[in-house]
Amino acid sequence: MRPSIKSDQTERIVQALKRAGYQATPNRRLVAELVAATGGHFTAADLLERGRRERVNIGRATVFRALELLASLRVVERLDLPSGSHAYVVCDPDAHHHHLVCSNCGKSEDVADGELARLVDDIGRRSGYSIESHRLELFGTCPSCAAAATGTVATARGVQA
Amino acid sequence: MRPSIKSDQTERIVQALKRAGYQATPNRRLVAELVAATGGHFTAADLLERGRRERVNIGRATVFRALELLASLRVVERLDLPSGSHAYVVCDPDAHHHHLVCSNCGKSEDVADGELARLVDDIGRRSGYSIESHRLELFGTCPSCAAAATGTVATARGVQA
DNA sequence: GCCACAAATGAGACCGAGTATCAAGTCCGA
DNA sequence: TCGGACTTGATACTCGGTCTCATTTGTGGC
Ligand SMILES: [Zn+2]
Ligand SMILES: [Zn+2]
Ligand SMILES: [Zn+2]
Ligand SMILES: [Zn+2]
Repeated sequence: MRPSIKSDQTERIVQALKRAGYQATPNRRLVAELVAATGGHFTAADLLERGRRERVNIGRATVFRALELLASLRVVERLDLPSGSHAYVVCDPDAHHHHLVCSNCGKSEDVADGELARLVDDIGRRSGYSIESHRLELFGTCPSCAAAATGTVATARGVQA
Repeated sequence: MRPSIKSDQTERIVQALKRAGYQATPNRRLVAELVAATGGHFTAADLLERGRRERVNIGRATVFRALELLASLRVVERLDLPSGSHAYVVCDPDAHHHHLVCSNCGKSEDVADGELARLVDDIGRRSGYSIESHRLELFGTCPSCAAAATGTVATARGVQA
C-alpha cells in the first residue's frame, strides 16, 4: 500500500533525524520527501529546483545543509559519477554496501559488499597498507533501459519503472 | 639540458603523446615532467603552482588541457578523494587496475583488478544490469606513514619523504 | 628556408557547486 | 511564556573547471 506521496521512506528518514537528536523541521521534512521521491540519483540542484516548484521558499544553503546532515547519518550517500560530478542516492544506513548505477536513467541498486571485504583484506596484507576505507562504484545499463534500447517495446510492459 | 630530473617516466609520457598523434610541445613536456616528478596524487592547481615556480608562464587552461589529454591517454587517472575533491595519479595505461592511496601522504599504489572482475560479473548477472565500468578506490595508511605515526623515530630515518 | 594551415596557448570572462557569514526567525524545554 | 539553542535565507565568496578568442607556435609541403 501507498499512503499517497510521502512514502514510509520519508518517514524513515525523518525518524533517523530525530533519533540522532536533530530537529525534524518542515524544511528537513521537505528534503526528506524530495529525496524519498526520487528513483535514481540526484544532485543538490535537482532537489532545490523540485523543492522550489512545490513550495516557494527553501534556501540553497538549507538544501546543502540538509543533504550534508543526511549523508552524515548514512541515509544518503555521495556518489562520484564518471563525468566527475557529484550526486546522491538514498541508501540503507545499516549495512556497508556499494552502488550500481544505471548510466542511462540514473536508477541505483544497492550491492552487498560480499566477497569484496576479503579481497580488500588481501590487498591490505599484500601492500602493507592499513586500509581504512574503500569505495566501489559500478556503472551500467539497467534492464528496463536495455529493453527500451533494443526497441522490444513489448517487454517494457513487464518491468516497473 | 638536464637529464637528471626528467625521469624515463617523463619520456614515457611524451612518447604516449606522440604515439597518439599529439604534438609534444614544450608546455606538454613540462606537464609531463611535473607529473612524473610527483609521488602521490596531485591536482591541477598543484601542477600549476610548481610549474610557475620553475618556468614563468604556463596558462591555467593549458594545464587543464594537458591533464585532460593525458587522462584520455590513460597516462594519468582521475581520482575522487573521500573529501569529494578530485586529484590525479600517474598510472599504467596498459592494464585495467585500481588505486590504493595513502590518506596521509597521498602516495598511491596500483592494484591489479584480480578477482574483482569475476565479482563484478556476478553482480551484473544477479542484478540484470549490463555493467559497463566500475571503479574501486582504496584509502588507508602506507607503511612509512604508519611507521612515522607510531613514533618510532628511528625507523623514520630509513624512509624517504 | 618559406608559406599556409592546423594545433596549441594564455588571458580573462564565465559558470556552477559548495561554503562562510550573519542577522532574523523558529523551536523547545524550563 | 521566556530565553537560549538551533535553523534558516540572502548574499558574498571561493574554487575547480570551462569557454572564447585573439595571438603564437609547430608542421608539412614546396
Ligand atoms: Zn536505466
Ligand atoms: Zn565494501
Ligand atoms: Zn603515506
Ligand atoms: Zn577493476
